[in-house]
Amino acid sequence: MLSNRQIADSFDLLADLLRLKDSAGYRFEVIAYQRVAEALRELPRDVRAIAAEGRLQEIDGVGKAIASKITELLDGGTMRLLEDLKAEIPQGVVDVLRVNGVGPKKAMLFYQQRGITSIAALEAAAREGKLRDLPSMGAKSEQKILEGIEALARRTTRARADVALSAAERLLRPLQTVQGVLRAEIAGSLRRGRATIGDVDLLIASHDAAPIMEAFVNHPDVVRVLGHGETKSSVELHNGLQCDLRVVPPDRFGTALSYFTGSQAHNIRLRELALQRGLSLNEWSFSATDGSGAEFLCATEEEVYARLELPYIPPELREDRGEIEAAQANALPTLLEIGDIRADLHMHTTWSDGRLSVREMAWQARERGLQYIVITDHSQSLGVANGLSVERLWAQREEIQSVQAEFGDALRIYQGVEMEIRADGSLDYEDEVLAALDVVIASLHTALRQDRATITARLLNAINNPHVDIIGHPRGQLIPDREPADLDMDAVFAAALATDTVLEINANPHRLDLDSAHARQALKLGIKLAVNTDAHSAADFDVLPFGVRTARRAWASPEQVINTWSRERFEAWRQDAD
DNA sequence: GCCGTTTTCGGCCCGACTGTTTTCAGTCG
Repeated sequence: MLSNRQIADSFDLLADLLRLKDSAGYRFEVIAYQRVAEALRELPRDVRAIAAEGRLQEIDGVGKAIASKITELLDGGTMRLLEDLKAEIPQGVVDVLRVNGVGPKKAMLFYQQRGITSIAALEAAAREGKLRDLPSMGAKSEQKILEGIEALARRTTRARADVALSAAERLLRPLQTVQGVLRAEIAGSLRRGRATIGDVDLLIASHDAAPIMEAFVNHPDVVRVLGHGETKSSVELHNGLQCDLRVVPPDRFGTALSYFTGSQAHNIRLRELALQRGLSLNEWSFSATDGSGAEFLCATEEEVYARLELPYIPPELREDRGEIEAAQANALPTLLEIGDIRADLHMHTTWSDGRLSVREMAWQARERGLQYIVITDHSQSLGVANGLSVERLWAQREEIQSVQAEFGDALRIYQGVEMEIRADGSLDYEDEVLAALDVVIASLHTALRQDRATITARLLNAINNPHVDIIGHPRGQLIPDREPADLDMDAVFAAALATDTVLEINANPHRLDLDSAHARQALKLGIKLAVNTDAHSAADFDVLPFGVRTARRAWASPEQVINTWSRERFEAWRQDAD
């Protein structure tokens, strides 16, 4: 059975093959296929289920033709058009497109003139100087191709958000001290709060770009300069990350930041709105399309949106997933903010695999302004993490009570547990033990590769237990190494809604689970979320912003996230749940 | 291919940088 991702891959391949066949002739089809591939990857529901309901065309960018291609794929595992194109153009030619600087024109040129059908063959040809005599090629282009192939080995998949963030901060720090720098911001998908980052985008306001560009391309983290222009430079870092910098005058910073933050789909929508108003929008300004030469500069993003008669749209929403329409209707959500978070409901101590004692964790929480916390060490069957036997659980309770006495009203400390959902689907403590705890988080840590029916039933069993309050990191993904478990999320959501079970957004950048797309779907259905750090150390408390950004991408308002609630409200909810 | 406060046909965002070119095509974001 094909997954959403596999179907998305098929459409991307289809787009690439059409690009190779005739890059100009099929350009709109290519865009349509790429759009739908992206939509499918972000889809919070199984495309199989949507197809079964006959609602494929409700997916953004899916019309009659693409719906029938999806059906073809689901029914037969293949698609006629794709098979025909694969017979026409060798797969290896598509691989060649992955080399930076090689597009469809060059890939086909190399294929037709030199018979190149793999990256290895391309490398050999470039080394032997067999490409330089081709039209519009030269020795320099050959060299660039070799560098591009070399970079391919360094380039991994997309970077985790925390990795990209620290790279961005390291790059920005010395640039901020260059004479004439007025503002320096991180833009791109990092600013939009995505869980993984393709490349790091930086934007600086200054009247004098040259010295900033110079400092940028000479930064010690840079291993290769990909481009070095007057207003834009691109570099590759030692860890394979690509980073782009643009420098603009301060009075144009708003249009530039908007453009550079994206997403591309959001930008296109903004530009279309501008055209409807007789304006052309680019990173420099709005300009009148009536030939009058009138130009409007924006120093801030608020001015950009205002000219389009829209309220400010927060970066996390800028994906063309309904935010433009919501803005037009003045119906943007009031998004969760970091300051709304009053509690952390998931953390570990030295009782299991945490680094700090209950007392030390409590201090850390208080220092960060939290009003209440739940200590949730691992349960007995998770031996590798020193999970708690029932006996130790009660011993821990005494310690929590004594620490609670020290803190008084300054911080309320609840005793919870992160309970294993065992491989056979059973829970790790008897019901009477669970009933005695303040909060029960149930999580999957083992046997994550079970088939869909088995692992879904396992999770449903936990959700349906009346003592289980929260499901921790529901899908079990690890970024970038481990795919989510094969869960029937429709069924998980239905059960969570029916039992008032909260789903976690685990804020650790290795997890960010639920992801924003599923979290949004959960919220739409009326399910509540908790944004937790799962802290195992003092430093782990600092992952909270990643979780908050993920929640914002899910359009979460503070009301929908239970750890924004007052202690009284939280306690009332907890007692209802028992 | 999709899609609709201009529309069911005829549009579909916009610019920077590079290399190989004497004015631009290809690639990228």
